[in-house]
Amino acid sequence: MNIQLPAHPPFSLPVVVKSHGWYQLSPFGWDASGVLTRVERLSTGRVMELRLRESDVGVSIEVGDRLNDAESQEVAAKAVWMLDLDLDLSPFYARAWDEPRLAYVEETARGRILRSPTLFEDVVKTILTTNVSWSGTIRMVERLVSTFGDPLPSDPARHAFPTPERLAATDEDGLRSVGLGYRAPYVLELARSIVSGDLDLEALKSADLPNADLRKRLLMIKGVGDYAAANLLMLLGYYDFLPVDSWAMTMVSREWYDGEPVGRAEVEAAFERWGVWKGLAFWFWDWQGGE
DNA sequence: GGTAGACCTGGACGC
DNA sequence: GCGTCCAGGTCTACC
Repeated sequence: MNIQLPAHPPFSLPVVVKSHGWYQLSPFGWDASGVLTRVERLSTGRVMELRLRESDVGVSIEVGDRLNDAESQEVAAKAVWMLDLDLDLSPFYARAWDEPRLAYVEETARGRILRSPTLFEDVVKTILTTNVSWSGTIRMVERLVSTFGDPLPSDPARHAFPTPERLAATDEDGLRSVGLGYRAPYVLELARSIVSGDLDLEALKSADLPNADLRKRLLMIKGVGDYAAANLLMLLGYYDFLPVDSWAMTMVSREWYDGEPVGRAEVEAAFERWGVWKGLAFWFWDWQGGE
């Protein structure tokens, strides 16, 4: 069956998908024909493959199985969240027109950032990006998903992202065995705090909190520091904190400091004038000789 | 509040 | 083949 969803224009599925590296992490998949795939576990426990394509008005979701109304609504809600289909970036675009490095963003539909259906998945994946090369992140996520995720019935080699319940039921050694290293206790504690009810992570997606308070809540999660919190705030749609990592410092160094080493302060200063759009300006900056 | 050292792991690099 | 360094940081102890 197919589910059709509108998107606030301008919209481009490939642009959202490639907004950062998340599409390379299991259980996402992306093929050259322009289809974003994902093995997804619904709240009913059913596991299915979603195939998302760009359509005339937004996105078309192909699901191999028949879904009841509640399941269809769940799939639609997850897709809207993942692709931020309702997002109106016209205030950001209006400011970007005056900046040569960002003038391209509206015509190319830049601005949306691909996110996972749950904040739990995005927090785990963000923790797994820290202090490791990107290839290491890909490997850790793949092993975590294939070991603890529910299998897709039609292709048991593929799996959904593991639930907090499944990860909470394992132990530190189990998580270390899939290569998480010292991050294992962080992921375990996160999963267990969600299952115990001590942390309602998904509520933060719609929490009416000042940005600074939301950041404090994220920083309370073990394994989430300044970089990870800023990255998660970006995914949640708050752009006034910069995810300053070694890559950011390298790019700012090349752009404004002639390759001389710079720190967090210089990265912050470079984008300070963008105010609440700081994060998006940084994220979509057309870096000189960039990646 | 600022800083040094430890932390899993695996690829890159020099020898 | 082996040792060292470091990668899209964070935590803890200490000052």
